[in-house]
Amino acid sequence: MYSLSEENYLKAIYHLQGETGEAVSTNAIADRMETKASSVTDMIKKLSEKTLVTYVKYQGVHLTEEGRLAALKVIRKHRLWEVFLVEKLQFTWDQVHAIAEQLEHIQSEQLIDRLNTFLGDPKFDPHGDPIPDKDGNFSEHHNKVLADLTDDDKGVCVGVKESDDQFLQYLNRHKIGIGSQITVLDKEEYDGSMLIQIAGKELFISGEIANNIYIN
Amino acid sequence: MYSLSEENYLKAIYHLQGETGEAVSTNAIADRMETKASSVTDMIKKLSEKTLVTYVKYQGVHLTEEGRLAALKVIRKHRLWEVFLVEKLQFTWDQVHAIAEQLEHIQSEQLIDRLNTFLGDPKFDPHGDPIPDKDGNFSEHHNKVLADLTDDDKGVCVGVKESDDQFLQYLNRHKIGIGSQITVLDKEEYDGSMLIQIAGKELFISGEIANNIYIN
DNA sequence: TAAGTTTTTTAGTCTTATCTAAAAAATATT
DNA sequence: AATATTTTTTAGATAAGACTAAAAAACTTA
Repeated sequence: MYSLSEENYLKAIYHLQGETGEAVSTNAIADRMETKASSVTDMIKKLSEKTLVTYVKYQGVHLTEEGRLAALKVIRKHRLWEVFLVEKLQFTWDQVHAIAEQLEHIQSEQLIDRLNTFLGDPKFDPHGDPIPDKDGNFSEHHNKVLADLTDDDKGVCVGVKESDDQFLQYLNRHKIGIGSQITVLDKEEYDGSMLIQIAGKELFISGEIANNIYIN
Repeated sequence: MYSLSEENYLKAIYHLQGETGEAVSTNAIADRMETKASSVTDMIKKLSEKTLVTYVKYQGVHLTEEGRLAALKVIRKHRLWEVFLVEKLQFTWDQVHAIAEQLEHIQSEQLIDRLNTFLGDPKFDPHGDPIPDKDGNFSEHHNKVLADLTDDDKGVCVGVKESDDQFLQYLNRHKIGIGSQITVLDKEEYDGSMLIQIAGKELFISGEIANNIYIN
């Protein structure tokens, strides 16, 4: 199949290109992967020869359908392993990313099929991100965030928009996780900050945080 | 830690050096790893600089204690993952080796600790090979084989000496697995071949096969 | 022990994926 | 529009790990 490095580039490009499929710049890829632009150019040429991306010099890259599906396979593996780590091995949601970054490169269709079955064919990972199925289709992503609620509204946390460790650890400390019931007590319309009720306690959060928590 | 390639060399040397810790030749390593002797020489020098092996030109290598422990860590991971694949994902014992070869290189102490707990701290892998603990200690290996039994003796299969796919698939076809009750009906002393009772049926096996099945 | 064979090492090359430094193209600024 | 700045690409180098071919050392065997 594809090399570890190729898979990582495909994944990065997938995440950067967004819903709309805009062109992804060399520098954007270099930043995300913590590598140099010249390395990115090299790899892009390689991916382009393998018809995983379309590439016009100085104009960035787009994933081809083949490339998109390859990226989704890696993402599927990553998210299934995250479910495994949290549900079966009792890791917390801020601990699983680094390990899943390794596990996502294990090559075996059968392994992933069986892991999927073992986990009960889950639709979302521990951060609430949707898990693509074998063919690269996935349930629609959540779109309502805590910031959309107003005074006295209630919601259940179903995921997070950003999932860097700092943020997840903050949520852990305040007992916010998937399934948590949240009530908005007092929202400050000026900056979106709000006082909420969570796990029996009151907590004041910034608008930025409220915007990163998906709610249903 | 160590690179994937280094880990594979350490594992190969460990398996080749046997109980006694004899010197392992360059060619033996090359054969086992399906690579060229010149590549082995290169890697040996590298491992030697890292004090994982002792090496004298033209005289083969020995693992140092540090190297032995590093090899055992990889073997521990390999065997724990094999247990996972068989017990949790319903793979058969001939299917797990190739996948475990990949999984054994995942780096995370915590992952292995938790996997070990999740699996109930198993002492043997699906082929009956002992699983080293965190510190590299393991239960004594089985030593009685089916070939040691004689007419009317009974035993339970607890492992296999060789575990190549062909052999394991042969055992699968004849419903021989760990825990199988075996009775020797008629042993031919000349070549060690024997007629046995297994899974309610009679089966004739060669002395070579009888010598590869561990019994308790 | 001298010749022949096998094993092991050396020397040099290749591939993958990086990097730095410099050149080229695109974009922004006055 | 000309100049300055940023982005991207090219050119050349490096490191890991493998390879081939040839040299060197170690062993067989007569």
